[in-house]
Amino acid sequence: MANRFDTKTRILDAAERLFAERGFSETSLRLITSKAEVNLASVNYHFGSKKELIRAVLARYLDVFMPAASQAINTQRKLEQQATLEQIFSSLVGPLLKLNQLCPDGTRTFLQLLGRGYIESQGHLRWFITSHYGEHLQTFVRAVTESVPEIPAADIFWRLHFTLGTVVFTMASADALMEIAAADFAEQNDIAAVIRKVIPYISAGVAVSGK
Amino acid sequence: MANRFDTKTRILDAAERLFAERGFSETSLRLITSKAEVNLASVNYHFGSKKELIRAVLARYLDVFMPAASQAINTQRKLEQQATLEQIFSSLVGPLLKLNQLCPDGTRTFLQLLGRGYIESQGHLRWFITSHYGEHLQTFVRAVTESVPEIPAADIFWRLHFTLGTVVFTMASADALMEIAAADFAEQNDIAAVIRKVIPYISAGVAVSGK
DNA sequence: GTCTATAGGTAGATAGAC
DNA sequence: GTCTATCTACCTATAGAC
Repeated sequence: MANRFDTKTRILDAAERLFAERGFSETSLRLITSKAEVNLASVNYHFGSKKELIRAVLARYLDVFMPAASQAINTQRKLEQQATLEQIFSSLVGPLLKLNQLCPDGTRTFLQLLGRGYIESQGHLRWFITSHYGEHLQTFVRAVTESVPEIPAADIFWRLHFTLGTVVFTMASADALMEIAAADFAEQNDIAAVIRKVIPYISAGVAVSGK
Repeated sequence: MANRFDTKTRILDAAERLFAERGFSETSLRLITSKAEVNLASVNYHFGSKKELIRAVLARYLDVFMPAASQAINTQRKLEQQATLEQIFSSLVGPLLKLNQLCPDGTRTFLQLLGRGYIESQGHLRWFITSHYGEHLQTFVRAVTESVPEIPAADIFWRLHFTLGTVVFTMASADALMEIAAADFAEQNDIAAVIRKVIPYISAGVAVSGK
């Protein structure tokens, strides 16, 4: 088990799990390296700093998800003359769930990391994401705009940010929420179930008429 | 009314601003006491520990907001036989905006603190909030449940947490969002305007039929 | 109540042997 | 590339003078 993967990968695997569970600032390099069973100094040798390790963890997912997501949206576009909002949001579910092949629990890990990334770290990660994956993000915004042409661009801007907040906060607290739902409502949910619950919510919110 | 130059109040004022901006774990007692221009040791003298300071910061807002919110909901209830979701959410706007009298930017600060409290600190603050203000929360949940009786309780649970995420994230990024809206769409918004935009969004999401 | 001084711990990062 | 050992910085918390 010890040398099953190279050190760099072992660090990434341990770090993403701990970052997703506990957040970035609550996860020390000592904790990461002890879980990964590698030496403390190897993080700085392979990644330079903790900040760059965080970016590397996110990039490993974004590099897979972002192209897959914009491709799924473009495929959707060719099938339907006018895709509904639910169809657009739903077309992201495939690329999201495919992340489970990258890593066990990959979907949940990725979304939690994304949430932490937007909330923690004074916007550094926000900038990293929009600057490195801006083209894919635009594909998405354009598809949404076309699907609800009656909504003014300014309202779409606001509502997509409301949506980002919904998803990001939900994913950051997903573990706690699933636990409460299990205790209070005897519901056994996984991350796919939570995604299925949130899609009607955000679709209705973005499409609602009137101020 | 507490003395503005009282050490305890100075600590609370500095702490809430920094906690809201940077998060709890990213804010050291040294930073708080230097901004408050008080001695480092005074935090432990007045509050015992950092953890209790965090609770005190939140409590100062919750003690004002929670009773005002549940009273507003009960007043609403007497006026309307069956309040709509938009009416229920709108009845919270008054109590929320009144927090600006407590402190400049009180509304935004409170909502940011609430978001941090739910995401950081491994559920300690979540427990604190639900155990100390559970009765007021129940008033709210009950009003929502009655206004959409066709929605199962478990779905209401999920959708109210989606809503919490929407509001909290939006408030956390409110400055950046209002700036972008001004530049890109020539819109001049304040916090009250953002709240008016978010109410239709969350109302539609909570009320949407179907899974 | 407020201060100085410091204890006692943990963080990220690095030098240098191997 | 990997290790040990260590540096520097910062953290929360407290003891004790005033």
